[in-house]
Amino acid sequence: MISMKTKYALKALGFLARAQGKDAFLIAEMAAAENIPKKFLEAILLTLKNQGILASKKGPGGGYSLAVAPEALPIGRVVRAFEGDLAPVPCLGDGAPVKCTECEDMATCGTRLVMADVKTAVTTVLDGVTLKDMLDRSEVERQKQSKTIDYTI
Amino acid sequence: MISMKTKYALKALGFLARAQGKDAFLIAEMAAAENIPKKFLEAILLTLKNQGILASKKGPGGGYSLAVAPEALPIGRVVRAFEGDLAPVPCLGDGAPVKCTECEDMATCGTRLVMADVKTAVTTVLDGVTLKDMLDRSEVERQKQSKTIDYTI
DNA sequence: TTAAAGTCTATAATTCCTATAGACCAAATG
DNA sequence: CATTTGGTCTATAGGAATTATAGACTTTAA
Repeated sequence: MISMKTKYALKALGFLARAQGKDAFLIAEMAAAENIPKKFLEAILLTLKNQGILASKKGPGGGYSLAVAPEALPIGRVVRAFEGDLAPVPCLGDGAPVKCTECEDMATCGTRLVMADVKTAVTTVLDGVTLKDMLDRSEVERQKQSKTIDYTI
Repeated sequence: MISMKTKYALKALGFLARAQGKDAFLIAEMAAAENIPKKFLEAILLTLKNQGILASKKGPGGGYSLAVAPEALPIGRVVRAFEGDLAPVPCLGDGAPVKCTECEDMATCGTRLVMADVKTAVTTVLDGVTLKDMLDRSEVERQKQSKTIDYTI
């Protein structure tokens, strides 16, 4: 299960990507628009900024904006900002592999071998979809939905 | 990240699959052999039994045994026993879909669309590998390792 | 210089995970 | 049929992570 932080982050990024008019948006605006607890969103946006995904400007007229174009931002990058490397087991982490406490031999561990495939599968999906792709797919579903409604009225 | 329960479960199942001689093994035996806290393992084995993966016999000479052949037991079934359906978001659960609290429209939610692909990717891997497959792969790695050692000595 | 707006630290409330204790129940065997 | 072996169930404790809030601090534009 992904965390609230990740889900809120994706909502907030979607908001920014869709509203490409203004150059910066207030935390309060985004919180209100997407129904996210303001103080919680604050921390989330800060993380996204530290990851280089968002840019911010302080002071009057300031706010947050995308630092990366929606078509250049893989969803995997956003998810990793909050869920860490997408390792199902510690020994499959991206940096120096951390042996599980209960594991005798990392190299031959069956669980590890299988979970390595899981990790590959997950990252392949998440790194293959950009923020723009996600919004487009959402839009397609919305079209389908309204079309269905047109027919049924 | 998968839980200790899942990892311990896979270790215990591997132990039973490898030791196909006796008909039943004691919790205490398995706990000792695989270095798992006995009381904790107790709860794990009970879950596996309730899932129909293990069978048990009480009383003297009793113990646990596999209720499913290793080649007929997908790892996904074991993981699901402890991690639940492998839904990255509640709205992708196997039963009646539970709408996320923060979600406005499930049908068009971009996060949900992407996570559906993730779920498919994960389940495809986990349901495509049996306990036997896992042990075989582990054995292959062990062979590789000993071969390497032979050369270096 | 003052008000706007992001940044940082601390902390509360809740939930989940890991693990242990102990009472209880079922079955085999003499 | 009683005793002993061994699985079953309930409760619970400790700790870590998650979700969220409060408030002080810093930067910057006008």
